[in-house]
Amino acid sequence: MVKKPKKTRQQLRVSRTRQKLLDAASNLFAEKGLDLTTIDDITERADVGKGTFYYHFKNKEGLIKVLINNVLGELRDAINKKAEGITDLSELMDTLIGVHIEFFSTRWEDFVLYYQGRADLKLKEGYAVLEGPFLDYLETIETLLNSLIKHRLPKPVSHRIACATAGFVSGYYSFAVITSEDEDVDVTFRSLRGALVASLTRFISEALSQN
Amino acid sequence: MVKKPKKTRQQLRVSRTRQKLLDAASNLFAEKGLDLTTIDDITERADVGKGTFYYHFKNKEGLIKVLINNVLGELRDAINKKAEGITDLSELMDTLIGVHIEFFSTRWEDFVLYYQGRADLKLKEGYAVLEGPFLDYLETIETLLNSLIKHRLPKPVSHRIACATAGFVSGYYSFAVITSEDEDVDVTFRSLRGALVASLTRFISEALSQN
DNA sequence: AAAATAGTTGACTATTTGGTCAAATATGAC
DNA sequence: GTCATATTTGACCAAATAGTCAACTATTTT
Repeated sequence: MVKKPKKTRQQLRVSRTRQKLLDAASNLFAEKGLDLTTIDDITERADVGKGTFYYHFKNKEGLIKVLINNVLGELRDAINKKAEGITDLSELMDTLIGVHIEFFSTRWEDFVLYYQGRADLKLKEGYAVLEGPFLDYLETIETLLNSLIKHRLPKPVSHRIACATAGFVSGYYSFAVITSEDEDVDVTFRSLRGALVASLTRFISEALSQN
Repeated sequence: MVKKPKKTRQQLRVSRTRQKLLDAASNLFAEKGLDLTTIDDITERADVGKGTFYYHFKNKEGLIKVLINNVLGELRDAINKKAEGITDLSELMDTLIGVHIEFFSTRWEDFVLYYQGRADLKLKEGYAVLEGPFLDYLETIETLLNSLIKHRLPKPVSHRIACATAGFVSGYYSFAVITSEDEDVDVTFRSLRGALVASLTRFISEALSQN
């Protein structure tokens, strides 16, 4: 959590208003999705005038950009922090998966944003603003992988491994939640985690031997 | 492909019109997403009057229901066909994954629909009509699993395995496509497939031994 | 070919939505 | 306190949208 203590009263007020808008939007996105949430929805729930929204953000996409950057930024930080000093490939994969689970297990809205953001990436006319943060996030994983592999992996391969890691975690997590209680997901995940790690590690080894 | 040869001229005309609407919608959904596609968009691309849409479907959700039922129905059929007669667990997992890849590799629009539909399932106010078909689809996978396991798996466990299978496939597939060319995805997937199968098989074995 | 039926059309209405802006309010500087 | 500046407000506008419907066309029935 990054909390800069604002000095003046005005700065406090403005950052409170801004945060109210971000929180309201985040909740609404988890309820109705990015597209079906309107500016009016957001300002009404945040309990501010409509004009205020446009004082703080250019439009809905601008607000989404801020949210996605916050979430993926925090996720990147969490990954880097937990992965520091790891030298074993298996351990790294396990850590990566663990961080994702921990991170999202208490932040449902953020997971929805993450998942919906990814869904959007596949559209020809999606929110253009999402692509950058997601690529940065994938690059974080790539960098970690490369840092502990002697023979540098070809760029496309490390890219794919990063994709696979992120994709598997969210893929399973997302499907699981529609069929079981939230707390249950974590338990299930633990028993699958070892298998996942083995699978990804094997994939990387094969990729290495092929190059 | 289910093609019932319609008799009369009128029946031909009406099914052609209906198909034009379904195709137009399917393409638009892949371009702009379910939510941002309007009825006007659909009728314009299908080159039919607006009233025609409402003659064939109750509203957008009605059309989505038809599309999702078609896709998941075909996918279920493909799964059942390919999995027939398989008695080995590993082989079943490999087949399941293979069917998904084959199925979606030539049908980009359908994959977007599948993926977006899943994304929607996580919303509190999504398209209610999606849940049924997706649960049926998961149940198909569950049934196959149970049919070749001696000691019946507890319901929640087989549910999770079905989720994991579907989630992993789409999770990886979806993330991969934003970073590489379409054809490339299949190649990458092949090299990951063995690892995936091993991972899921191991997960099932562990689940069995725990119960 | 006349009548009945099935299917199609696009102008129309009511509503919703994104975005603007002049006025109002709160805050900080003096 | 007074003034300048920063923030907030909600009425307002133009555009977009879902859904309706009476008129129209194609097809089948008689």
